[in-house]
Amino acid sequence: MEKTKATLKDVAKAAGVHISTASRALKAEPQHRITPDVVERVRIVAGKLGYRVNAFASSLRTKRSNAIGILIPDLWNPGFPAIVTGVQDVVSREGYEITIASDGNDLERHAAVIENMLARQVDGLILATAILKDPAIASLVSRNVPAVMVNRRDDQGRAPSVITDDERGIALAVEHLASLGHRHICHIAGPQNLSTGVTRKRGFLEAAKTLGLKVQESQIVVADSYSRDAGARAASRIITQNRQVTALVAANDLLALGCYDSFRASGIRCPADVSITGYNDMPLVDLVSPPLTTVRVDHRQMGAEAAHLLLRRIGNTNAPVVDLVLRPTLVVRASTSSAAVRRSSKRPS
Amino acid sequence: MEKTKATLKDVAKAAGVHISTASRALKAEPQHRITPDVVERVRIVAGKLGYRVNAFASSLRTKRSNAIGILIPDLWNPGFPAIVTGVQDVVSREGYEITIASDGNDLERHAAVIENMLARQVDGLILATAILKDPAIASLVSRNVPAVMVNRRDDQGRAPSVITDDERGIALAVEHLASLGHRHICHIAGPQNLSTGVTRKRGFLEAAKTLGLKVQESQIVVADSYSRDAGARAASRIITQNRQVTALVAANDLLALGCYDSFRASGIRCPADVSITGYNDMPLVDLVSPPLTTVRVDHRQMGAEAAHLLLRRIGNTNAPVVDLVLRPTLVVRASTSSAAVRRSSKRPS
DNA sequence: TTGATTTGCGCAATCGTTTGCGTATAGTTT
DNA sequence: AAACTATACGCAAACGATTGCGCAAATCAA
Repeated sequence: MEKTKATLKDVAKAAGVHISTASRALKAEPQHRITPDVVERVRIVAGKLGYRVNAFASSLRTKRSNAIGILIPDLWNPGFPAIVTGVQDVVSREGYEITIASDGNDLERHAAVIENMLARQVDGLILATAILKDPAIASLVSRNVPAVMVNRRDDQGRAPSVITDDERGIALAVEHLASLGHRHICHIAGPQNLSTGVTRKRGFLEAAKTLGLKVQESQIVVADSYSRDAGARAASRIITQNRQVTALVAANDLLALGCYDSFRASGIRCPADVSITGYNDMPLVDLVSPPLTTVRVDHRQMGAEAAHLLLRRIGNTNAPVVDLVLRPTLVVRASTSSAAVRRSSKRPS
Repeated sequence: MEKTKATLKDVAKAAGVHISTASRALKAEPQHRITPDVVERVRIVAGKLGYRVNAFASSLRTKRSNAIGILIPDLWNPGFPAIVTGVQDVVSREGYEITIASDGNDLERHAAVIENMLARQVDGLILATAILKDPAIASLVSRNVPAVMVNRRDDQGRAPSVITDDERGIALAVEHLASLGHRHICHIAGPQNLSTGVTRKRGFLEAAKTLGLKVQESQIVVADSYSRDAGARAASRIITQNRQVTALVAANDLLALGCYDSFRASGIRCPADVSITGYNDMPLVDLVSPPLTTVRVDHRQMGAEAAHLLLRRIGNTNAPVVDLVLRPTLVVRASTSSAAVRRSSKRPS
C-alpha cells in the first residue's frame, strides 16, 4: 500500500479535513490561519501515509520549480565540479535543487539543452560554458529567464556574470617570468571560440607589450582544446619553431601539463631548460613534477558568487546587472626558475 | 510578446485547431491519425510562437519526468565527475535529463535529498554514495522506484549495482608489492562506514593471508575520510608505529597522495624508503612525483553501465536485479620499487 | 441578547498537457 | 445511391496542488 503514493487528497480524507486545509497545514511558515491542532493532525497523517508533494503539480500551479539549471561544457575539467560545488553550497540552503547538463561545447546541443531546461521550468540558469557569441543568451533575456554567466562576460551587458580578471592573471604570470629574466616567452593559447581563450591571449599580448617584450606570430600557438593532448601538441610546435624560447605561458593547467608530457618525450628539462606557468591551480598540480607555478582562481567561490547573483535575480527580475570580477593570484612553485643561465643549444632536437 | 510564454492553447488557437489536435501534432513519432497538412501547420505556428511544452504539466499528466537523479557524496573526488559523465553519455541519448545532488556523506541530508528527488518525480535514481546500511534503499524499493547503485552492492539483492572487484583490486596491489620482495606491508584504510572502505580493507587482509604475510593490528590504520589530509595523518601514524614498514597500500589515490605529503614533511623517500600504491588511477596521478602505482577502475564505464541498468529497470520495473562487477587492473608506475635494499634505520624520526 | 468583528476552514477555479471516446466527414464497396 | 468502414479531429475529464473568496462559527463589546 506504499506502492501507490499518497496524494494530498488522501491525506485530507484521512485527516478528516478539506484538501485545501491540508495543503495549508503542510506548508512551512505562515500557518495561514489554521489551528495548531489541525496542523498537527494533518502532519501526522501525512507522515504516516508517506505523503510527499508532487513537485510537478505544485510547480504547475505556482510556476516556480525551486530548481536551477547549470550548464557546463564538461565535467572533466576540474574547475567545473568546483564551480558546481560552490553553487550547490549556496542554493541548497535556500531549498533549491540543481540540474546539471553538459554540452561539450557543442553549439547544437547547447541550445537543445537550454530548451530542455526551460521546459523543465528551472527558476534560473547558470551558464558556465564559455562559448563566445552565444545566441542562447538573447533568447534567454528576451524570455525573461534569470541567468548568470560564469567565466564569461556578456559584452552587451544583458546578463550578470562572475569572472576572474584574466588579463590581470596572465599579466601576473608574464611579469613573474620577466622578473626572472625571461625575454623570449611563448604563449599556448586556448581555443579562440572560448572567451577564456581570447581574453588570456589578449592579456598575454598586453602584458608583453607593457614589459617591452616583443612577440612574434610564431610565439603564440593556439591549442584546439583545453587538454593535455592539445597542450603537448602545441608545445612540440612551439619548440620546433622557437629554439630560443625560455618560458611558456599556458592558458590553462591542463595545457601546461601537456607541455610536461611533450618535454619529457623530447628530453627538455623543466624548469632548467624552459619555465612554464599554468592557469587555474587545479587540484594536484602542486604534486606534479615539477610542482606547477600557476595562477589561482577560486572556482568554488565563483560558483558561490554566481549563485548569489542568480538568487537575487530570481527574487527580483530586474535586479541590477553586474559583473563580478574576482582577483586571481599567482602561486609560485617549481616549474619556473631564473633564466640567467640560458639553456645549452645542444639540447636534443 | 515573447515574454509570456506560449501555451498549447495559444498554439491551437493560432493554428485554428483544437488543443488536443495540436498536442498530437506536436509529438514525435506516432502521427496519431493526423493529416500531415495539419501537423505541418501546427508545427510552424508553434515555432513562430516559441512554444515549448511545459514539462510539469506534461509530467503531471503522464507521470513520467524523463529525468533521472544522481546522488553523489561529493563532486570533488575526481571519480564522481567521471561517473556522472558516463551516465550522461548514455541517458542523454534517450532524452533523459539528469539532476545531481551531493549529500556529503551526511545521512541526514541524504534522506532529504532523496525525498526531494522523488518529489520531482525522477524516473529513476543512481546512488553513487557509498554509505553502508543505507535505510533509503528499503524505502526506495518499497515504493518501486527504479534505482541502481554504483560502487556499492546491496547485500540483500534488492537493487542492481555496478561495482569493481575491490578485493581483487587490492590483491593486485599486494601481490605486486610482495613480488617486489616487500614483507612488511601496511594498509591505509578508508572510512569504515563506506563500503569501499570495508571491502578494500578486507581485500587487504585476505591477500596478505593467502600470501603468507602476517599483519598486526597496528599495520592497519583507517583514515577518517578519503582526502589528502587524512592520508597524511594516517601515514604519520603508521610510520611512527611501524618502523620496519617498507610498503603502503592506500585505499584510494587521494590517501596515497596524502602519504606523499607526509613523507615529504618527514624526509622519507618514495619509493627508495617506502613504496606506495593507490586506488582509482585518477587523472594526473601519472604526473605526480613519483608517478603513482595504482589500481585502475574505469569510472566512466561504471557510470555508463549503471545508466544502462537503470534504463532497463525503468522500462521494465521487474527486470532482473544483477550486480555488474568490473575488473580492476594494476597500473605500475614509479611509486613502488624492489624492497631488496631495506631503507636505512637512521632515517630522521 | 444583538450586532460587529475576527478566525477557521471549505468551495471551486486554475495551472498546461494528455488521451479515451465520440462524432462528423471522406472514402470505399455493393 | 445506400450502406458501410476508415479516418481526422473535437470534447472533456483527468493529473495533484494552490489560493482567492466566502460562509459559518467563535469571540468580543455593548
